Amino acid sequence: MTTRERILDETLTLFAENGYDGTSVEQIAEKVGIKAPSLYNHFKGKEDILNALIDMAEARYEEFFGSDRQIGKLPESKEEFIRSAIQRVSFTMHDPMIRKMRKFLVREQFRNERFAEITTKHQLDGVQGMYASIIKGMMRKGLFKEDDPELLATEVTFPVALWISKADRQPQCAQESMEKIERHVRHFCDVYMIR
Amino acid sequence: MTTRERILDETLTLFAENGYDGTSVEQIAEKVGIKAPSLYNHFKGKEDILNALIDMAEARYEEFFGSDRQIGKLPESKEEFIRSAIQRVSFTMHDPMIRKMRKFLVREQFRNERFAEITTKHQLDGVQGMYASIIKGMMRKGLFKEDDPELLATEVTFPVALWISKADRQPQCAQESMEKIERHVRHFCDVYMIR
DNA sequence: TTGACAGGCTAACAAGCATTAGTTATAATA
DNA sequence: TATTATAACTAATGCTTGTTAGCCTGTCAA
Repeated sequence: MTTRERILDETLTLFAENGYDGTSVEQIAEKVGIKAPSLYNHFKGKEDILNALIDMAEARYEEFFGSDRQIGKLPESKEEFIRSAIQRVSFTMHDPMIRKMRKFLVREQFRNERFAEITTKHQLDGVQGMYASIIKGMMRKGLFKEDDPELLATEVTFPVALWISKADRQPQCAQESMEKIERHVRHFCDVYMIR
Repeated sequence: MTTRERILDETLTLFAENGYDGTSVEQIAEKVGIKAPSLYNHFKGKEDILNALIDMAEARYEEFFGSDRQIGKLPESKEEFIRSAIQRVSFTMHDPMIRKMRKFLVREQFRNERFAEITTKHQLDGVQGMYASIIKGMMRKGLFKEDDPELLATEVTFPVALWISKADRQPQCAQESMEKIERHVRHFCDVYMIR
């Protein structure tokens, strides 16, 4: 791991925890194990680090949800759909890197239009588009009732996103959120899947 | 409007726009039309203003969603339910005071446990509890199919909350969000209401 | 061996910050 | 009328911040 990468990593942690304005370059340097002025060998300034991070966030989005989405194979039953969904949620909710990214984006979403856009992609569009594909595929196989896949995708993913954001700010609710999410997904399947 | 109230008002605007750490006492004073040290005749310090604001947010929550909720009279048909819901959403989305409060809370939600709690109440629990009551009442009247009112309330309110948060950070999407919300609410009624 | 350069360091600075002390003027109260 | 309280002001302080200048050391190519 290069110094530049370590700077980005530690900065993400700090920005997620205290925000951009609540973090000093000195704090960043200390976490990396160097002195503040040495940062300027790798970045033009504090804002340059911020921009590198938002570039990272955008790249990460493209990687996960870009052109041909990483759907894997389509679930072939209700139980399989539920299992894969829950597993995805659990991963997203607990993975440290993704968590930091989420908190970072939520904190800085109002900074400018680019931040706003990428936050929306991460929080709404990404998973929504992914589940629209999945549901459309499963409709073709006769597993879902005929309906608008885009709409159904929002119905299932948006409440999940909101529970995750709650768990982000109140970690003691994480388990409770997971249970609510599971109930929600089951209910969704009961209503919209066949049989 | 007393000076104290004007300070709180202008500070909320600034905190919503630039966050606590991104706002200086001098900026606040200038907006109010006084010099920075004069603020200290009304508050002990910057953090004291912040705490007064979060007190306001809590009071506002109690007022709107406290003990006996302000439901008004129950809708007596599908169209009435939709109309009242849309009207409520439109108001919440565009009212300047409520908007500022929302942005302020979203920005500062990670500051400490109290902020986190109040943010959850504003964003999730408030409307969810309100709609749970409404739906329960309408179930009793035979307007909704038998189901768990709490669960249905989340199904209808959570996606709305997420679209509103999108409109907050990307105001150019406000109208599009409203349309999505209306479609969502109609779909919800089609699925869960009788007839 | 020499030269260049990458990447760390110390010292320093100018600007911005929240806050305090002390002063003054206005308005209410005795 | 005299007194007191309120709420504005100016001046100043001490701290933190992001950033720059200049120096030193190790590594590698010429």
